[in-house]
Amino acid sequence: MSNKKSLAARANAKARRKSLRLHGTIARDLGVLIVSGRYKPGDILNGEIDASDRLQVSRTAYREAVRILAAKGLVESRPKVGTRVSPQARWHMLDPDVLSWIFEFEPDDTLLSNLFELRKIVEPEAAALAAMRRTDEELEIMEKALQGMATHTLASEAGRLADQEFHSAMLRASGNAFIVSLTSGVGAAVSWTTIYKQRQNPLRRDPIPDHQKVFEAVKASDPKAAHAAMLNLVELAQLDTTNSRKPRTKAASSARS
Amino acid sequence: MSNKKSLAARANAKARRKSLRLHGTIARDLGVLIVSGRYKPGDILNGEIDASDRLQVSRTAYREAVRILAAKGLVESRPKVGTRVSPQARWHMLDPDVLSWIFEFEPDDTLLSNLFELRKIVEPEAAALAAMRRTDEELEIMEKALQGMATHTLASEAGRLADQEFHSAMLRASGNAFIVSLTSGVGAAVSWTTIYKQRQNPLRRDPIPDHQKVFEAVKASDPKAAHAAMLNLVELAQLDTTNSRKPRTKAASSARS
DNA sequence: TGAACGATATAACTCAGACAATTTCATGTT
DNA sequence: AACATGAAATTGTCTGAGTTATATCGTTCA
Repeated sequence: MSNKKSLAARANAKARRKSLRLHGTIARDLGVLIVSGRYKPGDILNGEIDASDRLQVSRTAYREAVRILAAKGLVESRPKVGTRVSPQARWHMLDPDVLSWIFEFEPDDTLLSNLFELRKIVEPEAAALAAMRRTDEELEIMEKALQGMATHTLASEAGRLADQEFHSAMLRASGNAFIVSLTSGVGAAVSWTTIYKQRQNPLRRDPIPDHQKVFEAVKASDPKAAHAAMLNLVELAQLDTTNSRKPRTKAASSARS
Repeated sequence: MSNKKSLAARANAKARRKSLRLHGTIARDLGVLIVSGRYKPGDILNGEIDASDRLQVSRTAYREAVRILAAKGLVESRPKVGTRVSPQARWHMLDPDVLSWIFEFEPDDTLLSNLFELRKIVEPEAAALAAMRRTDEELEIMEKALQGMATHTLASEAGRLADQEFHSAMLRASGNAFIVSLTSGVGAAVSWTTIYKQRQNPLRRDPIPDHQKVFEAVKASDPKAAHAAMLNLVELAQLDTTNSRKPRTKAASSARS
């Protein structure tokens, strides 16, 4: 049967953007359905044979997808019971994939402000730590990212990547493995926010000076200044976002890249 | 042939304590090998057929285990290349499982102090938020946990669970989904620290008053006091830990590799 | 000389179908 | 009423085969 072939081909075509395998695409699809509320906590997913039948994939592939979701705390499966969606409190909200699935559609305001809340708590402290611990190499990386933001505008993909890289390098420079693992969360927020701002209000404050201030403080090994500058940076970012947000505009599908 | 049966039986017996399936136990075993440094970033795991042969399990089970590890950022697998251990910066350090695997053996001092560093950043702020947002139900839960710590001593499992529950309830009361998802990390640190302290120094300061102070501040809806009390609490906990740690107390401050 | 292109080998990936293990639930027994 | 027993449903595990992606290397062409 050429059935499976065409199936796999279609699935792969759909997921080519990140070279996901079949199980990966299934996990993403189900994951999005869950975090978007289409499946609610407590719901029981269809049985393996049933579900894999509908998706026209083998049970193996479907099961591996479920393993992925379970590993991220989204579901839990038991014999005789089935696979049930876990309560939101068990979800690994800071998992890069979970976060990207959340941002696949426009996340609700509460979640977004929660994420900013966390950023305002962690990033200033991370900057302060970075001011004390940064190596020259890390400093150089941050400077390059800053230049990247300047040359390419934030309207371009390259510019946004530079922005993310700046924040990412800052977290790495904090020298704290756990803070580093928050990078993806910050990155998602940064990128999504920037895209959103760009769409709503193309002409806005130049973000370079704010970043420059943080950089200077870190370079000068001044923790307090770094803390203040970073807090200011994040607060302004949030302000721009919430100000420009209008009720229920449609979502951008490319929240991540 | 009773070969597989005995195998599955043995594996399950080994993991009965948490009703892990076969793939779960394999994932845990491999995960521990990775986070403990037995497999280093860049290393390529044995091929599926080879590895599953050695472990005497089916390729299916082994593959599902690898999917779990991949979902947690520990490994990445590609055709023609194999499954390679990812650089530490990609690991999901705050994933409950990863964390528990790290704490399976005595974690190194740097990591432990990093975790406390994050706690000192997040938990006080969480307490401050909780002071503003807590519901009466949440307050009640915290009070119950406090009583639990008092009646059962911290030497007992019940007491330690109560301690965890107190911190967990505090994070939940912060009303921030992302902060809530840090619960497991805090819990791991709390429980491990307590056990360790208990082992090293059975007679130590009574922790109840410190917790009581935090609770009172949250009950009184006083964010600043809650922040201060929680910071004090975490700092004392860390102090006890590092003080009682004896042999290889090298540098706790330099977080460089 | 070197750069683009194509074959090849190798690993993960996907499939299919069978059987085993676990847990819930209903039933019957003491 | 409490407890043991068994049946049913669902995930879990196994086997073995074929498929697909990709790094490597050799070939051809500029």
